[in-house]
Amino acid sequence: MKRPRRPNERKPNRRGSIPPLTVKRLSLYLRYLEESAEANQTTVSSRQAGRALGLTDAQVRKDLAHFGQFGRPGVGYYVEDLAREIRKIFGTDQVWDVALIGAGRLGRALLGYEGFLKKGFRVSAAFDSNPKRIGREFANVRVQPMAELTEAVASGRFRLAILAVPAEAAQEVTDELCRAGIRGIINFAPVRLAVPEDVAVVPVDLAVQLEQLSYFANSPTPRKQRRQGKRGGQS
Amino acid sequence: MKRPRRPNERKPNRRGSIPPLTVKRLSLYLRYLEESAEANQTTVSSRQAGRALGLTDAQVRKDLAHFGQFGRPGVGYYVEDLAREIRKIFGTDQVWDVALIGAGRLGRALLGYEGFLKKGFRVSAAFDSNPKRIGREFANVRVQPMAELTEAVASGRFRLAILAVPAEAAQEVTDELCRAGIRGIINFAPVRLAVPEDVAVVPVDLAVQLEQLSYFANSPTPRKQRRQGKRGGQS
DNA sequence: TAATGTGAACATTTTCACAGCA
DNA sequence: TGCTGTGAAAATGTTCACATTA
Repeated sequence: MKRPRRPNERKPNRRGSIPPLTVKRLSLYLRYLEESAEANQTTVSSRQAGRALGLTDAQVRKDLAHFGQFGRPGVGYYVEDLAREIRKIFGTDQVWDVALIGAGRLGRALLGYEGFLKKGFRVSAAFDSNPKRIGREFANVRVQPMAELTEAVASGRFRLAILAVPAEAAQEVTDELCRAGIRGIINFAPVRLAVPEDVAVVPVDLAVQLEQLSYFANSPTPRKQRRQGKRGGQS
Repeated sequence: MKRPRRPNERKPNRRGSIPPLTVKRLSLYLRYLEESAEANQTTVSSRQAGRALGLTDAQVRKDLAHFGQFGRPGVGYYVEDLAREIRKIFGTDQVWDVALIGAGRLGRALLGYEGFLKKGFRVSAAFDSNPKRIGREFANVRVQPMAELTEAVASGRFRLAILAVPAEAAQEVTDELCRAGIRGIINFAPVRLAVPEDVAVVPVDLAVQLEQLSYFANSPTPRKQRRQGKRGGQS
């Protein structure tokens, strides 16, 4: 028996019901705030932020309002304060250790990426099944055998993992990670991973990104027209 | 004077107005079809595809219906035919040359990624400003000086580019690419690129992906409840 | 019977527009 | 005056349910 529901009735805004698209933009806001801080700005308005990111000012305000009242009428948002708040929301106000699985070319490139540490992520362990890679060291991290993966994750040191293994191995490794208690996985393998409800997966399929690009680059400029529009859209 | 519009009146579905989210899923459909073909399936139903990808059958049908009537009632979709159609939509029914800008660790990893060629993209030229890298060869591609970039792109051989340079250099290189007539850019630099209307940009900020993951891994399982739900959500 | 394609209902997301604060 | 926070409207996206076809 279905409960009838009036057209626009809304559920009470339970904590945890943040719109997914808002969460995505939150990363952009943080990046913009970090740039602004670097430029010694102390406040930014929703309009400034929106302009820089290709969004409307209303959208910026509404997104931020989901998490609290951070702004001051007539002034804007205090750059440092808001950045701190957003980091707290992401849980990146502290540094997290991340495990890398798969030390192939892509994995090794990620190991050396300084951008992660600036954002609060330290890729501090690497695992691989290939004997030729085990024991070697990249960016000061020694590659360990897969056999040691379970214990490392189960110890609680790693809540997040970067999966950069071949497609064929991805699900198997994932099962292992989940059994060991991982909380989230960035998946570079071109496969949809099956995981339990309480494990988050963010897929990054590079070939898919190229396909998207090809589509938009081919279609005859169907991107949204804007008054005075000078810039192309950005997915 | 504003023309009044009734609440749910919809604009006629002009050609070119494909919902962006549909385009994103199209990549997933194609990947699923390729797997199905490999498993020697000749047809798939919207329900099978949906189940494998975490979507409803209705959504699969509606997405595909935007592009034509590919299915057969009582049968489903012919795997090979539909795959061919989708490739045509993406423009990947032929192989495109892609230029890589920035032959650092990440760039070199992408140079050697075989997944691209399977999808119809050949990363066949690389450019870098670092004299130590110029002239060296990775995955059979010789790194050229930046000075040669403009001519290579202007020749028309490259419509798409992968940008894997440091954030500071990204906009400058982008301007160069746009002047030379590039049509699309995958941007790995953590910066929003300003581009003319007719150039597409797909941003891939790896630190942002980790932030997203951190958010979802921290929040207390706010992912959508499903009857019999066994699998976690997947962004 | 098994499946598509599709209007209409439902749901989410974005934009508008304005009250109210500094 | 300049800007936020926010209801309400508009736009976009998803699911339902069913006529229709093989």
